[in-house]
Amino acid sequence: MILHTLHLLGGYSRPGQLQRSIPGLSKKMMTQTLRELEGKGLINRHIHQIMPPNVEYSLTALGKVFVEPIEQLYFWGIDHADALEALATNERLTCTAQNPLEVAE
Amino acid sequence: MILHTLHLLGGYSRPGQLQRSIPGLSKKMMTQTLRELEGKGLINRHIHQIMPPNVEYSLTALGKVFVEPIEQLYFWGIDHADALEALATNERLTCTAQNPLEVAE
DNA sequence: CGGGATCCACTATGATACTG
DNA sequence: CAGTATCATAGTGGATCCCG
Repeated sequence: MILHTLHLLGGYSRPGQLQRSIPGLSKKMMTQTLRELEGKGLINRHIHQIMPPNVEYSLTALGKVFVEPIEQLYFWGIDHADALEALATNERLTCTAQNPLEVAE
Repeated sequence: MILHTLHLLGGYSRPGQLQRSIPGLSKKMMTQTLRELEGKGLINRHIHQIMPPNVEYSLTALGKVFVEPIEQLYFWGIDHADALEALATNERLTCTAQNPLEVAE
């Protein structure tokens, strides 16, 4: 979801905007995931200023490769919203957070 | 992975074969997942005999819809094996079980 | 063989408070 | 604002034993 959102926002974003774009995402999980993605080489972390903190995350070349199939999945979800609703019965497979098929802001 | 394997096996399979086809999968997780998929209407459960137990799971029409994007993901993984290996550093995002890109048997 | 039940160690994650 | 640290707790999944 973070990769997808980052991609939707043009390939880069600040943490605040990122978190506001994914409603159910807690600060802890976001930071943790950003660290993982950074560790994997999927995103870059740019520090512009220290005070006030001004950080920007951006997709790396490798990150853009991984965004491709994710975008296809999101597109598929849009095209098959009916199939997704057909699973509403059992909650265990569905995502509790709102899927950011469309990202605010 | 179960949907993918079920699809690779022709759309139906018995539990034993299914579990043997996905090495890291425990009996508990397999049964649990099969129950969820059945509850969602993605697979059917057919009991042929009680003694000895002879059960067969098969993809439903809805299940076949969900197999599509999964297959695309697997194909993507095959085409981009190099990108996947590039993440080997950090383990937290990688799957512990062996990915059944190719299913035995 | 298929699968249910139980126990238990481990993990994940939200909440909260704190730092610079 | 960006990020860390700590805690409490719910969830996860393997191991094991059992049944028909």
